[in-house]
Amino acid sequence: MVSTDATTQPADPIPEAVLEARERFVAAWGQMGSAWGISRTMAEVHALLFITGEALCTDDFMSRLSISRGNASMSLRALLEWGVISRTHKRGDRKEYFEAESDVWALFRSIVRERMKREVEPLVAGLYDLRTLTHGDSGKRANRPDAVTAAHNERLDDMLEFFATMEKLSQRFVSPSGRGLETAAKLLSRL
Amino acid sequence: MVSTDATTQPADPIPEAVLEARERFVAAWGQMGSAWGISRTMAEVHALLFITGEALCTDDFMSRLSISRGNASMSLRALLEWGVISRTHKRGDRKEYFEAESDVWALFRSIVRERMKREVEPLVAGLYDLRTLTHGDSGKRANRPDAVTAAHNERLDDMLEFFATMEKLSQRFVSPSGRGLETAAKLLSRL
DNA sequence: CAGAACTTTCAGTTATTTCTGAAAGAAGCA
DNA sequence: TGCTTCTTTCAGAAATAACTGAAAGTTCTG
Repeated sequence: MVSTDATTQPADPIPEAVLEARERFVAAWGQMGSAWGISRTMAEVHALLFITGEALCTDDFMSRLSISRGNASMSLRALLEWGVISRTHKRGDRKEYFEAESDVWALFRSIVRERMKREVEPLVAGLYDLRTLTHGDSGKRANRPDAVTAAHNERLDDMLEFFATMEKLSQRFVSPSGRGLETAAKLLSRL
Repeated sequence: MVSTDATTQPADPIPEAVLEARERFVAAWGQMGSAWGISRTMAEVHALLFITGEALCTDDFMSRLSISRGNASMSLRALLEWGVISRTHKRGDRKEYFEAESDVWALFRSIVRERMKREVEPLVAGLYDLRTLTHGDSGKRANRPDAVTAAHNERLDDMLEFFATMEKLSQRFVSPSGRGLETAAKLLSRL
């Protein structure tokens, strides 16, 4: 390694236009992330790694995004847990480097899979519990089928059916071995 | 109207189990909302309206969710803008009442449509702008096609292609007249 | 094993988002 | 028009989420 600097020194000089474009990509992706419940910084870290296209180390993120070491570390860990980046090493360098998944469809699959697992599954489990509260025989006490309870149950069941379909879809197309999502999407969008 | 009370008094007494279930549904939906970048309260307002199944007025939300009038008003407006609830009136009552879209698939379509419009479209527009920064002839100055720029452009274009497909899909299935989403989803999930 | 290089953790701080409440604005009514 | 009822707005307060930086932890290396 030639560089004794803290941060990665690319061999080639990066054209000004590309640097500018990267910057703006990072900002745009960060904004998108925050609209979807992801911290802006975490999204920016991902964006930088994705658009740069090469492995970067913690110090790169710190200097390029002006964030603290702690923040960089936590954001990177979270991204690893989402499965959208991975660790690498450079020979003769003890630092850890990180690389982004470069296949956009694979990225999308990871995000969907993870969100289903973290947010939808627990919700569905909760709704099932709820169901037992009002489905049992307690709902028809005193021989009355109870219109209020019946209507409540129907709304709940509609919701559950919707999510059941979504979970099936996601397992079918987005799961670990989930091939075919891209194909299916393109077919469908073609009419 | 019999009731002189501030809040709506339902004709039928609501079974204890249903009240409990509603409460928990509201909490679960609120949590889900906040994971997806929607304020918890706004999601709770929607949840309450959806699961209750009848028209409610501002004071109902205030008392049932323990929120201020201002908060109720703003949350309701936001939900109207999302197109997932609508205004109603009760004869002889000057208050405004609100009703939730009760078809879960229509609800889902509204959410997707609105998110595409608010978040994805602006992002895509931004990415197109970015494209002009590095696609022009500036990228191949000095006769060199410039590997860095080319790789950058490829990543950007992959991203754009992905979003283009998504937008087509959403127009196809989720747009105003978007019928067929439910059917398509069920077909696909059935294998 | 001691020290250097690097990473993680977390208590405290800062930034952002969300909420409140009171005042201003409509809209119906007599 | 003036009164009443209801709705909206928004500056400031409160709650929540995100970030920092230094200390503790880990891993490699000689």
